[in-house]
Amino acid sequence: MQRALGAAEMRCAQAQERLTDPRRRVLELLLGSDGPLKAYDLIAAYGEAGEPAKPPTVYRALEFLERLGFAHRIESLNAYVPCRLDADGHSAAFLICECCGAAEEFEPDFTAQFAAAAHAGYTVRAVTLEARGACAACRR
Amino acid sequence: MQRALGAAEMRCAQAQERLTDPRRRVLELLLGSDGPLKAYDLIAAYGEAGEPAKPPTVYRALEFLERLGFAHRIESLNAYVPCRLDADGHSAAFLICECCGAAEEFEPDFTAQFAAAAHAGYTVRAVTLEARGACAACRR
DNA sequence: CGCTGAAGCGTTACAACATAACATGTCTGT
DNA sequence: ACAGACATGTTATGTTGTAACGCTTCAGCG
Repeated sequence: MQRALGAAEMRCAQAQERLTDPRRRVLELLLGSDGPLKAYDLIAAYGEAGEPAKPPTVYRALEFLERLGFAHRIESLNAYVPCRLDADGHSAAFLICECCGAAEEFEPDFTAQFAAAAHAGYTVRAVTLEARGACAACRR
Repeated sequence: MQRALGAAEMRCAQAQERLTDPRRRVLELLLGSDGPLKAYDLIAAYGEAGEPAKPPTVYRALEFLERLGFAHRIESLNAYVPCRLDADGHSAAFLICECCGAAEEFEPDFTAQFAAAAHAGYTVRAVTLEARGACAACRR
């Protein structure tokens, strides 16, 4: 996790962006969780001594983290996870377990989708994919 | 649109489900729109004479329509569209224009994703994909 | 150094989205 | 006609997300 924070710091410097306190704090909370976190979970957990953050504080940090690719929003859960992949693109794909709530990021292959998009005349900027099902542990 | 409503009626009968008034009305509104509709758009437009519906009326109808595959929710827009495809699966894929708000459904090819899921031990029940970009008209 | 403009933050208030819970109605089979 | 299941109406409330404003901080520059 220190490593992940350090890497984020680096990438910010490269991008001429700043990993300010609230941004760093929210990323820290995401990295420290073992599952997707809701915005209001982050708001509640924000203060070191238990005081919650104000919503815009967290939403602004999340917007930044998504923009830089440090976090992803999982639309079908209204929740957020830290990016676990190295690749620097703007696409995200998740396997979501409907039983235990785990969400695992994986490297998608959107070749077929890009072809379909091109055929329809669309230019794609970003793709998100959310597959719902059961993880190995829950399937047993 | 009459045809689509008729087809829905048929498929309900086959599935031993009922296309009741609120369900039919919401489907009608979705079919009559030229773009994704928000839940509260539906609520506002529900009454023939302008009176809005109560939220649960519309949300329950939407839940039914999604369950039968007559409509899809577009997570990244918090909006709903009627299903425009014949296929009867539970997967949905959209090309969403960030400029004009159009959302076009297409037939996805999830072979690669299913392979990735299997590799991770996941059993996939349903997949949704939302590609954001610019449509042909807006790209010009 | 001190100014300036841009980006970021804190705060208040509110808007948008969604559901719980319970009472009432309406179909279906017997 | 009755029971049970499913659907709806209604009230209230919970959850998620943003607008708008003023203040602070930081980097660039004369």
